[in-house]
Amino acid sequence: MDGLNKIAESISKRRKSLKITQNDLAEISGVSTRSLKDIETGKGNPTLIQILKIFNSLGLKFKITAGNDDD
Amino acid sequence: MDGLNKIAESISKRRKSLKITQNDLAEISGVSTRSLKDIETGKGNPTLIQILKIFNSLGLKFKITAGNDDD
DNA sequence: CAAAATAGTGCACTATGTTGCCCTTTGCGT
DNA sequence: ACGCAAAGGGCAACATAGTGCACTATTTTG
Repeated sequence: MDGLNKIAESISKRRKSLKITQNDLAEISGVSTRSLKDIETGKGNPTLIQILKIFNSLGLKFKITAGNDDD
Repeated sequence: MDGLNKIAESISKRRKSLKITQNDLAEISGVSTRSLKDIETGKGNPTLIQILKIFNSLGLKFKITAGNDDD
């Protein structure tokens, strides 16, 4: 699973677990439904801000780690 | 710290800890130095693929978590 | 099964991200 | 201080992400 699909799946699963539709999420996040559809199906190459808007709306967080554990 | 700066800083710190220059990283990752400069300074709105290329090159990983712990 | 709701897609257009070129600034080593 | 390497920034051309609309497909509900 590449990073794009990982994110796509996280969003889709989380949205469903919150029992809201793509249209709901679109309104809440400020991302168009059209773009949201592409993102959830792992298509295209969304910008970071789109992803962050959606993550914030869904209460998703991401954590960055290096091979070792600095920082 | 917003998500953009969080990513910017992670990349910059990690690159320096590997003792490589922006030009080095640009060549390795396939992202132009020009874009890399913007990304490391937290400017603009990079695409996910740009970020993933850089993360892969630097050995950075990200993990997504929800408020609760499903999935 | 039929209807309604939700999800996915094609297309055209607009907005903006990506890059190369070139110059300025900063930091480092001698 | 000087010279060089690395980092940062302005700009224009090009590439592509974002969006609305209309439509199809799929899932859910009665």
